[in-house]
Amino acid sequence: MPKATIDDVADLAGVSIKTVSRVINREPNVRQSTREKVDRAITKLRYRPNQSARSLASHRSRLIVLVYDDPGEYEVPSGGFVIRMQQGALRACKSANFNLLIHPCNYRDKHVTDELQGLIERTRPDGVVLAAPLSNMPRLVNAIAATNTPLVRLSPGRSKGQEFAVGTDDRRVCAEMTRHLASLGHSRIAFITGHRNHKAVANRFLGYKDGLRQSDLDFDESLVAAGDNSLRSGHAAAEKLLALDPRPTAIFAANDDMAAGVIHVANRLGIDIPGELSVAGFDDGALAQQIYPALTTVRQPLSAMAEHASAALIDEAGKPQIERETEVIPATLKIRESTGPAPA
Amino acid sequence: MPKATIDDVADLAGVSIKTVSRVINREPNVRQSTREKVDRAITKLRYRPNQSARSLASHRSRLIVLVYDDPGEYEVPSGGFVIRMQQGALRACKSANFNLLIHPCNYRDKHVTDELQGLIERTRPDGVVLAAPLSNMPRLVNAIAATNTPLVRLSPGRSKGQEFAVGTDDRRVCAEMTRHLASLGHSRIAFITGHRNHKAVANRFLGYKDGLRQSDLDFDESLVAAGDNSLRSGHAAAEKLLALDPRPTAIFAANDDMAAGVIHVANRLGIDIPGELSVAGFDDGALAQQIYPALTTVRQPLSAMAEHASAALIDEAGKPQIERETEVIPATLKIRESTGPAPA
DNA sequence: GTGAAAGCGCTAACAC
DNA sequence: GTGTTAGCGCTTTCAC
Repeated sequence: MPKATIDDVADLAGVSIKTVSRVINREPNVRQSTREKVDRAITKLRYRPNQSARSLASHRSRLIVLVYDDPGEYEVPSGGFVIRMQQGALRACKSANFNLLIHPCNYRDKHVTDELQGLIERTRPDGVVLAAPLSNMPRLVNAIAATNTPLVRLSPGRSKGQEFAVGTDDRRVCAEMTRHLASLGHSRIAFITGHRNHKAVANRFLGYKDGLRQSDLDFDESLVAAGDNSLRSGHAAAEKLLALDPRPTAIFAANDDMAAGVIHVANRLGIDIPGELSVAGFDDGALAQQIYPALTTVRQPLSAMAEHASAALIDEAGKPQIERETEVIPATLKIRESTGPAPA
Repeated sequence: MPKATIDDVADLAGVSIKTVSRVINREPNVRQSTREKVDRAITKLRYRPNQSARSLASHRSRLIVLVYDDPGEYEVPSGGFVIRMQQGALRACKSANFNLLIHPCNYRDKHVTDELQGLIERTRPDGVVLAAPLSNMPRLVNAIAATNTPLVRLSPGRSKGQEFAVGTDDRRVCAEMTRHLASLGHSRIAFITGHRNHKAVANRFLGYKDGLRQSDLDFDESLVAAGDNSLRSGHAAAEKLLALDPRPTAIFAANDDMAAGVIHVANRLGIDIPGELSVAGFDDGALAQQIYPALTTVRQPLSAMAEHASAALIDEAGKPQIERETEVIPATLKIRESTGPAPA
């Protein structure tokens, strides 16, 4: 039995295909009894509108593309970050009967912009969600903008662009975490910075400095180590920081992967956590609860962010693009076992 | 400037649209000079074929759908598993200019089959990759089969169905890991079983028993604890096993998440790893290297599996479905720091 | 409130 | 080798 088409439904219901179209698109101006007749025919024939045909005729694809950084083969993909964005985007898509296309890409690659434009122009998605750190790369943002496809940026750091963006209050919450560590008696609180192209992550460093100031602690350059968000870079940073004399009694890393690196190194050096060293991260992905001791961290509302971003695109699909303010979804502290009072 | 269509290209190149179509589809029987003329026009106009139009006319969507289990909100999604499948599927898609739609779904939900069929019949993908444990649920397999869409199952455990499937040699490699532990002097080797609906995971338990036998060790029921692949269940299982007297000197968990749970509990109890207890897992996701000590585990070639599965679907797209044997991609041991000689 | 006709941008089948 | 003609299954426009 070949798949039923809109014509089959129209025939069975005894109406025109236009009326069937009205029913499946929930358009007004259909008599209730007609609607029911059509619905019965649809159910009976197990009819499902062909999305390609709809897209071709309506110029709306019911497709959202999620674009994020692909660190490439050389690095163990921790994935926690990506999975949570996907979850959020999928939640928004599901409830609106949209579908999600995922597209990791490597911004170091020369051809990314061509690749992205190709993808967009072939599939004509109703919207693109661009995740950090790609969201603060003008080259990519402009390439997508050039296709005239609605775009929402995730965690753009600063909101220069006029597109809608969704982020969290990295700076504020990092000040809060720093004050929390200070309130535990820590005065030598080190910080590991993150990915250099990632503006939102840079804001975390600013928040750390705010927190120090608010706690009447002096900022000490030697307590800062540079990382790049990878576990590996966390190792290196920890080795540097834990060799200091006197040692910091707390290390706040700009993400969880690097915090995990600190825990490794501390364990290897026989430094007790949290007895001798408190460790805090940022993200609260699965990792935070998988490692030992469970990581005190900042819960970044990634999935909510991606959901709002996608929902905005879905709502706007077809309509003229609405001007919106950048939306900020607050992050919160998750105090677990890796932090404690400063050693006496 | 409105988007260029095939007609624009044909006009500019001075050929018919059919010739342009031949060129973009890499069909034979086009003179080299004509091909070049068309290519120049395509480049000049930045023409990209509209996928909806192509799909509608050709009944091929250049879309692969990856379907996997969504543990739901209540559980921390570790995601390592999913990310690696996605990576593999994306690799296959990218090289063939296909796109990947992801579709996590909850098999406990009554409406999954309807939902899946709806998705498939609307989007008409060229193929579906169904991941374990969904791949060994007849309800789901049959629902997809009913849509007449080519299907490849991942790690189906047993290959009852006639569809193509890709898996790994769980049983063989688990015997190998068990022998490895035995060769380190362990005689009380415990095992934590996994997800009850996951046939491939059940094979791991069989492999464990094989390994014991091959090492002349007796199987001891009391050294087996039941888990469900979650970190949490690893905690519970470890608490049970580590309360035993005499204690096992090695614990082999059917996946990495549960192994991480064992490491937690051992740490909390002050049991040294690997000095007093060796711990091994299965998967080798990011987690294995993030936790301390780095986890000895089995490297499951998930991304290669998903890549082969997707590539098979892409190759077959349009062609009659080829009969194939289940493909087995071997797994390998990754010996790291969490295992060592049995204590004297 | 409903329907007829045109057409979205491509590929298939067949001609030449 | 290349072109012509008909659709693919819907939505749009406009008529009634």
